[in-house]
Formats: sequence, C-alpha cells, structure tokens
Amino acid sequence: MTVTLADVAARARVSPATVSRVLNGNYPVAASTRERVLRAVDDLDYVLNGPASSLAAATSDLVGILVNDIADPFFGIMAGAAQTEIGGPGDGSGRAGGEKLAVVCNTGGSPERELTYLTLLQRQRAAAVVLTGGAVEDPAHQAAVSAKLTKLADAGTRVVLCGRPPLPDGEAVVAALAFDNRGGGRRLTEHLLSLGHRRIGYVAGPLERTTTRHRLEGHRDALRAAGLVGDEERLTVHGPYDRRSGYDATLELLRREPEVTAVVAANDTVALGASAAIRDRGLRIPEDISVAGFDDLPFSVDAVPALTTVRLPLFEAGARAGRLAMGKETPPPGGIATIAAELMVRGSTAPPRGQ
Amino acid sequence: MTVTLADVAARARVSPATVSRVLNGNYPVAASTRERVLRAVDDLDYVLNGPASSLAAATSDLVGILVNDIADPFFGIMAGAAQTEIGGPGDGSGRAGGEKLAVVCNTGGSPERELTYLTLLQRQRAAAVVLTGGAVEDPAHQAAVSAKLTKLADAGTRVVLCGRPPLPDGEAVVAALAFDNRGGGRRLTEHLLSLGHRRIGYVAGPLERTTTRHRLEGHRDALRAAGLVGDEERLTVHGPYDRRSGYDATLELLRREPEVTAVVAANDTVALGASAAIRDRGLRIPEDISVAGFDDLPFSVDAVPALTTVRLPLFEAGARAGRLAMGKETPPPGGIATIAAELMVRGSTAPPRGQ
DNA sequence: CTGTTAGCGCATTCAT
DNA sequence: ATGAATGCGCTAACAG
Repeated sequence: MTVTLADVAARARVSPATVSRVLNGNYPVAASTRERVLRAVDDLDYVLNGPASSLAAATSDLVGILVNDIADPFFGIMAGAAQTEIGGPGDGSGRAGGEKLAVVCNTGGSPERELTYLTLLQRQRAAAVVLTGGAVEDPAHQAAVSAKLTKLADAGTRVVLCGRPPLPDGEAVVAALAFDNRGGGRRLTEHLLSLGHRRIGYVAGPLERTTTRHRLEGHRDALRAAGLVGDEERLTVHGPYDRRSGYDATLELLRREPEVTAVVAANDTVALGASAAIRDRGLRIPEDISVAGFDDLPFSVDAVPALTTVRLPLFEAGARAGRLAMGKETPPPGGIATIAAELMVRGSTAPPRGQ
Repeated sequence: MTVTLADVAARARVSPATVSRVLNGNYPVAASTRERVLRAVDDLDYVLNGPASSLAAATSDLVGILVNDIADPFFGIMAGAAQTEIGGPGDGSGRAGGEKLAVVCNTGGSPERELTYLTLLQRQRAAAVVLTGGAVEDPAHQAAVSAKLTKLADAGTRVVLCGRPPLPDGEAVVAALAFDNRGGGRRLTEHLLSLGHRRIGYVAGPLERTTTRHRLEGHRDALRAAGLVGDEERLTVHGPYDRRSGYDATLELLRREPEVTAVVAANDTVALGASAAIRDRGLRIPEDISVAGFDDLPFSVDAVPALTTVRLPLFEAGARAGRLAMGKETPPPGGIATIAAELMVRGSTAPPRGQ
C-alpha cells in the first residue's frame, strides 16, 4: 500500500539508488533521468520516509527551537524569525524538497521539560537546536543542560543560544547571542533618575533566571551610581513574567512604600499589569507614578500612555540565530555576540510630582 | 562512539528485544530484569535512536501543531495548551520515556508553507497533526489540504482541527473544534446597535480567510436585522491581523466616513492599532468613537479604556484539541463541536455622542 | 517472561 | 552517470 523508493524506481525504470540521488539532489544525474524519476514520484504520489532516510543517513532535517513561553510574543517573534531562516519558503508544490523541519518546543519555563525536549531532539538526531530566552540558574540544571548540549554537539547537532548568556564552557555551542539586559536595565533606571525619581519600585521576574538577574543588576548598578542604596530589597518584588504578576506585585509595592514615584517592570507584559494596578489605585500615569517596561513588544507603543521601555531587536536576533543554526552565517568571534538594547523614552515616564 | 540498543543489551546481559520492551514499557518484563536494563541505560548514557525506532515500528512520537502566526498570542495560547496535553510532564530525569514530541510549526499564514509542513510531517510519519486557526478559502488550496489530510489519516496520523471549520468531507478528521465566530460577531454588533450606533466601521482581517468571513458575516447579519443595509462595503476595510493594519485601516475608515461612531476590529490586536489611530486623530474612546475587538487576549482587559470584545476559550480549546490528538478524549458527535463565544462588554464601548 | 529472526526504507559504498 | 549490495538501529512476530 504505502509507496516506497523501490516502487518509484520500478516505475521510472531506474535503480533505487538513482531515485535517492535525484531526491537528495547532491549528486550528478542526467537531466532526462531526473525528469523521468520526478514524474514517477508525482504519479505515485510518493513521500519520502523520513525515519528510514534519517536512519540510513544518520542525520535528520529536524531543527528544534526551544522557548520558555510560546504565548509570549517575546518568544514568538524570535521563534518565528528563526523559522523563516530555517524552514525555507517551499516551492509551492507541497512536494517539499530539501527543507528542514523547523519546530518550536514550549518548555513553559520548566527545567525538566527543557531537558526532556533536548533528549527528544537528541533522539531524533536533530540537525540543530536553538535555545531562546533566559536560562534557569540552578547549578544542577545548568550542568545537566551543558552536558546534554555537549552530547548533542558531539552527535553533530548545531547548538545556538539566542537571548541567552553563553555557557560556562562554550565549547558545545556554535554561537551565543546574548542580549545586553544589564546595560539596558541600567540605562532605563538612569533615565528615571535623570528625571528626578528617587523612590523607584522594581517588579522583577522569577528568581534564578538569568534575564531577571541581569536586568535587576543593571537597575541596581544605576541606583548605586546615584548613591541610592539600602532600599533595594524592600522596593523589589519578584514574580512570573506575566500580566497578573505585574498587577499583584505592584499592589504589594504600593503597600510597602506608598511614596514610590516610579515602577520599573521586568518586561512589557508585566508593565501592563503594573499600569492596571496603578490606575485601579486611582493614580495617574505618569503624573503620579511613572512606569517603564523592557523588550518593546509591538503593543507597548499603543499603551496609554505609550510605554517607556528598552527595545530588543527580537526579530533580527531570531533570524540570525536561525542562520547560524543552518550554518548560513559565520559565528561571531569567540562564538559570542552581545546584542545592544536601546532605551525608548515615551509617555509613561515623566518627572515626579513637584519636580 | 554512539551507543546502541545492542550495547545496552550486552551490558545488561539480556537480548536486544528485552531492552526494547523495557524502554517501550508496553510489555511484561520482570522487575529485576527491568532494573538491570535501566541501570545499563544510565551507565551507558544510552539515547534511543528515534529514526530507527520509527522505521521499525512504522510510527513516530512526533505531533505537529500548525499555527498561522506564532508571534500572535491567539495561536500561542492554543498551541501551548495543546502541548501541555500532548507532551506530558516528563519525569524530571531528562531520560524521556514514552513522551510525544509536541512541536509547533509556523506557517505565517502562507498556504504553501502549510502544505509544506504537512508534507514534512507526513514524511516523519507524525502520530498526530493539529491545525489551528482560520483556513484560507482558495478552493485549489482547500482541495490540496483535504487531500493531504486524507493521506495523513490513511497513514494513521490523527488529524484535529482547532478554531477552524470542518472540512467539506470531514472523513479524514478525528474532530473539528470550530469557534462560533459568526455568532460572536453578531452579538458584538448587536451590542453596539443597542447602544444606539448606526454608522459602524469594520476593520476586517485578510480576504479569503474563514475567520475573517465568519466574523464579518455575523456583523452584517446584525446590521441587516437592524435594517442597516447599503453601506457595508464602504464601511469595511480589509487587512492583515496585526496592529499596523488596524491603525492604517482605521485612518482609511475615518477618511471614507468621518461620522462613524464605532469601529469593530477583526481581533484585539487590530483593535489596539485602531484605538491608536483614533487617538492620534484627536478623538476620544469611547466618548467620540467606540472600539471593539475579538478574542479577549490577556492584554485586552488592560487597555485604556478596557476593550469590549468577544471571549474565545483559547486555552480550553487548545487543551481539548491536544487530548483529541492523543486519543485521550472521545470526539464530539459527528466529529464536530462548536465552541461558544462570549461577549465581554467593557469600557471601550458607550452610546454615541448626543444619545 | 525472554531470546531468535527477520525485515522496516533508505543512503551509500563500491563497481561498472 | 548508473546499478548492485550492504547495513543503519530498532521493533515485532514467533518460538520457547
């Protein structure tokens, strides 16, 4: 019932080897023969058996893209960009030539699921793996991931990090594209300080995440440089990277310190929740309290007032990661590139009252 | 170099078949033997060869989830929910047992890429495929997709539609979960009519998409029932499902008919762009113009004013699709279920001026 | 409950 | 430029 290479070969009156060569395209075949084979393929509606092909060739055309939260456009934008570089445009025939199968795997931020997905991709002999977004900082987990990536690399899988800091021993990795979270966080808080803010609340992301830590460190670097020390812990609340957490954490912040004049959120989504909480408390943005985010997601410019934030070139970074995973671009020197973060000053930040 | 089943068998002093049975778990094996095998697996750091396994068993553990736009939370939420039902929680060992590999494929709304992905998944002998979101209505493409899905189903792949209308011949499909886009669209416009609006602009999605058509039909059903006919075409502007399109289309709408008192957007993201355009023209929401969306994405409640919209249970639908794809839930009668859409009235809609 | 045997469908040597 | 032969690593009968 199911059509195999041999069936195609028989119909085209050539050997199976020739059909294989035509399909894979990387071998000289006479034009007339190729013609005949392709016609047989179409006539029989033949579809290559991926597992058999992968087994014989010891490689597959699967490329995995791991994301922490697929419902978050931060990851969606990067993953989509990577996929466009990896998947190829197709030829419209639906026949599918040498395309890679670029797939997105959602870890939900869980270290276990991250490892499970890596194992599953290893099992499939994936051609490449792209890990996006911040890493969990638990040492045991980091060691496990490093070990897994090393094994993947040894088996010929290209490993690329995108929006994630380099591994301690970067050996296993083709390239690491890291966002300048620390620098962005610092410049954002410097902006608030320059407006005159002195009591700045910080709604941080989950603990033990590199992204959380780096953004917070940048914030505190700026505070320290301004001589504002001692209140950091009290003015920081941690929570997940979602709207709800931003809402709740901001209420908690206002409870701890009713005199805050600005709230910095771990990212734009959290900033949205923070803004809602501030308004629900009857306060105005930015007249009573300034609000700032991070990432500059598409909706941030449409917030009311428009959100001051730090722009990350998510699409460009994702596309570059995709090209690196395909070996279409040479890795940066040392395999590490830092991607700049740009401060976007908009309407949600202003000088504090009476300034 | 690479460890195989035979190596594990040798170390555990059993036959390869026994190792296979332990690993696949669906066959009686003595506890002590299982113990020995698992230890050998860990000792040797063995990882199953997926392609070989799939070839021999003629099935794979890959499940594909097709989405139109991975950067859009509408799809991210559904896909994430489906993945949680399919992927399994993992056991924390990173060893990966019988888990399926749930992967998301981003078509970018392109019919060609949709077909290419289906072919690629067919090639991999995917265990199941979930197609989410509206379909392109081009007859040639629909026929091609139907044919492809039939072949997939014949090869044992379970096909589930989520947020997409049933196929003409639903034979190939395990189940179709369709959103009540038409009913939701109708109730939304009825709400505006009941507030007193008579000149209602409509920012529609792209042409030839089922979602676009059904929502628009619901809108026009309501208009017709209210005796408002003749102006539909002039008060409708089509565009992609993104923020930018909402912005541009709304400006065009205001140009065509400065007296519109309400704008209905194809979805929440478009509504955000529409709101920005309205404000940039110096008009207030809802005092001068009411705005409404569709989907009730998480950010919509935080818009200022909060967005009136139609809630779709995206997470629940995605999870159900995932269970259906796994055969963990019995399909609805006839394989078709319509998922209700609930009107959410919030601050962005109000009676027109002078009403 | 466990071992033996025989392919799964293809890519790739080597020949020619 | 093409054909013939071999084996990739595993699962699934079939025995026992």
